Amino acid sequence: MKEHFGCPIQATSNVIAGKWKVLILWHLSFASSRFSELRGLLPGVSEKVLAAQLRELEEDRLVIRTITQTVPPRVDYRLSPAGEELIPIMRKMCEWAGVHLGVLPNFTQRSIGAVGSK
Amino acid sequence: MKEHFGCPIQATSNVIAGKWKVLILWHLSFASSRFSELRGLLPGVSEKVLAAQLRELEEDRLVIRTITQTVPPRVDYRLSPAGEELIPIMRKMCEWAGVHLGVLPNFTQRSIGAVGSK
DNA sequence: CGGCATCCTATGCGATACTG
DNA sequence: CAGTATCGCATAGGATGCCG
Repeated sequence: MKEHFGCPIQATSNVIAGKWKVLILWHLSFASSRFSELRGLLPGVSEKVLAAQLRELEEDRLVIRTITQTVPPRVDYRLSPAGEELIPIMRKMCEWAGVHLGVLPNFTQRSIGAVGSK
Repeated sequence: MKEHFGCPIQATSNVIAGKWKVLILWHLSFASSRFSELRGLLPGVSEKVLAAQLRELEEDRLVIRTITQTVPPRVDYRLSPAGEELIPIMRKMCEWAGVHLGVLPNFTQRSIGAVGSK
């Protein structure tokens, strides 16, 4: 868990500050995913880092981890209510970047590898 | 300037990700300030780091730096239009933190007393 | 399949000293 | 007053290998 400094804006900024976290949250806003699915959606992430980011998101109560004890094991990640309420804010950030940073919002681009949405 | 990864949400997240940046933006949303005023508003920041954060905010076009060549020199920082449009988003982040992280929003608290959390 | 353990590098940040 | 220059540490993140 990150330090919050007593400032709520920093607190929110910190929980999404990891390199892959907003992408993870964004993908999970369309559909819950397994570990390997997320890895496929995030080209370039290592397993160690992906696991770490997911652990921190879980600690911060943004995502919920569901383990199914089978062989092979199955682990599903999905947004918590808190995580879902973050999505509208991320959408605002997306729009702001489009206007002020020249980075175009791309809601259809489920990222580099598009997957069917629900 | 930070890397944007081609993702607009990350782009926005990155420009406010510095340790002191949201506090700087927050203070400047109330009044433009001189370098020494900001230093006084941010207890614990070193001059080097404050200067660096301000330089990055300037590069990202969130703040505008106005130099008055007098003796002693005077430098004023204020929000750009882009910076001002970020404030409503930061307010949303503030409210979200209050609900989901238990970090209370404090809009009147112009100098935010640091209370570490975890 | 979904992870840890280990090693490594890059860099953000802090402390201090100096300067135009 | 408003910065730079230098040093040093802590940590995030990447590469690789092993495991239940």
